[in-house]
Amino acid sequence: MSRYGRADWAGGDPAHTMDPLLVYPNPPPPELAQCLDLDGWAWKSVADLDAAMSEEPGEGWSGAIVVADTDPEGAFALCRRLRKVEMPLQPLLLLVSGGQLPDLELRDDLFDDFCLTPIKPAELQARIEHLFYRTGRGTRPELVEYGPLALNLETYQAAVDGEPLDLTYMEYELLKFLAAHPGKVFTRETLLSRVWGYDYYGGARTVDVHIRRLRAKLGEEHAGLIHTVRSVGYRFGQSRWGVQTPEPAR
Amino acid sequence: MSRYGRADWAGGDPAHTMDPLLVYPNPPPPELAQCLDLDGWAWKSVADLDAAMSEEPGEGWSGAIVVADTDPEGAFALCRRLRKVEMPLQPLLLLVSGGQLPDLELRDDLFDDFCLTPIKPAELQARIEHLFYRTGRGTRPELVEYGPLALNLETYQAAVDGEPLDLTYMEYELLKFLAAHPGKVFTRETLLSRVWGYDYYGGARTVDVHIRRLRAKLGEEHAGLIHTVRSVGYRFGQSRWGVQTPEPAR
DNA sequence: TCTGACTGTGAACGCAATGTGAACGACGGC
DNA sequence: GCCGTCGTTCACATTGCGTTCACAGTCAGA
Repeated sequence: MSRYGRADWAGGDPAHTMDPLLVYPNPPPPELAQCLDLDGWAWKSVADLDAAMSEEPGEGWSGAIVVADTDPEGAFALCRRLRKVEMPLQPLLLLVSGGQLPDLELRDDLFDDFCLTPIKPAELQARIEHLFYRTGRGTRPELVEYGPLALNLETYQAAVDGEPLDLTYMEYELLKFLAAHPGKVFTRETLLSRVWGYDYYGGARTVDVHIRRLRAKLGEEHAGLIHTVRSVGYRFGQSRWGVQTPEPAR
Repeated sequence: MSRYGRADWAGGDPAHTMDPLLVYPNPPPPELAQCLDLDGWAWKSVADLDAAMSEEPGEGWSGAIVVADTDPEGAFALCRRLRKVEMPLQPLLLLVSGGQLPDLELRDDLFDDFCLTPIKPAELQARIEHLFYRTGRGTRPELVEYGPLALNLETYQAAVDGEPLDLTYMEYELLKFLAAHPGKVFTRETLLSRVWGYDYYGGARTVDVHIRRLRAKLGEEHAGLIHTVRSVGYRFGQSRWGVQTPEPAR
């Protein structure tokens, strides 16, 4: 059985949600696991190529991290297989000890980048990040996600259930703010100051109108993502208490 | 006056007889110089961009190593200039201290690889070696393509649907930058600093005019490649979700 | 059930952001 | 010196959309 890194957690940093990274070996060194978790990467460790094939997620691995300093032979064998033409897994980051450097086949296309052990968390994160940028598998797009809703902060686009939403600037900003703080209730005044700007002076009803338009564009099915808290303000998503208000058929 | 590292020696590793590497600053840290010499790299250190231009060897620099931990500002400024469109120097290796990692613009195309200081000779050599391998074959895109659009970076030519486009310099640079980052939204200010130059000072409406001319030259059929994101800026190409919004007659 | 406070809704106004055409000035070639 | 090219700027037209308002609907408490 393989180990899972956290892919998401309630209220957590939503920017890192993506397909998991393949990690070898299984289990990986604790420092590596901890490091990946801290940075919010989704990952899944495998023991060998078969496991890598059988447990491959639907969208494919988003990359691989192979630790080579404990079991060099197994690691390099895996790299070669992963890089086989029929399955050119990218990007691939190799973790090696300094003593292994002379033996590395640098001129072979076995990996995209390497990182020396012992791991320095900041370096590892930087290498993964830069690797994703370079290999063009998109820099891991900065997303705000909640359930069926996804906001791409780089392209200024939004989608529910994969269907793109055509939002205006203020609608996008408002939804982004709400979705980034799911479960929390905001008064109209707070929203005005946080979304419109601290120096904004205008009627509080403006918020209502934007909420209404958001609900309309989210569609009947998902309009309920935005709750009205009477006499207080608005809340996005479920309450923090997770109280399953049994869907008060509204 | 710049310093020269050894360029070659009788019977040396043939892989190393090549145009020199550009090294910054001048003089470089002794460890770096020693390291490069020991590995037999030809190199030449320069004090600034002017020196880099004027002392550029006939065949051009074969790569660059920029030390950023002593004079970060100068180093990054040099990187930006070296990477400037008219002179995309590759490969570029950045030497940084661990403390600088958080500030690195990893998602920027400022460098190809980085190496932490203090230098470990074996690691440095491995990185240079691997870098040359990587950039030497394939990875280097001399073409920027997106859908029907193709930009030839070497001949400064552009084409849509095979039909050549007659673009001016700024139009070409702007289109190239946008097409190199498809889907991403850029503000006018960002475009001015990234395309026109970090030190450019001028009206933001200049961008609008160039966008308009680009759209005109792309032709009615492909003008839609450049999207206006109101209150934000411009975006080239479809979103990351690639959702084919079939031009929602707006 | 009545009442007042609060919120949803549709439409209209007006400004700001963008598109558009044209002119200016710098620069280089002939 | 003349002319063409090109980057920049300006004035004006146009459109998008943020804001506001009036009114209708809804909820809570007496």
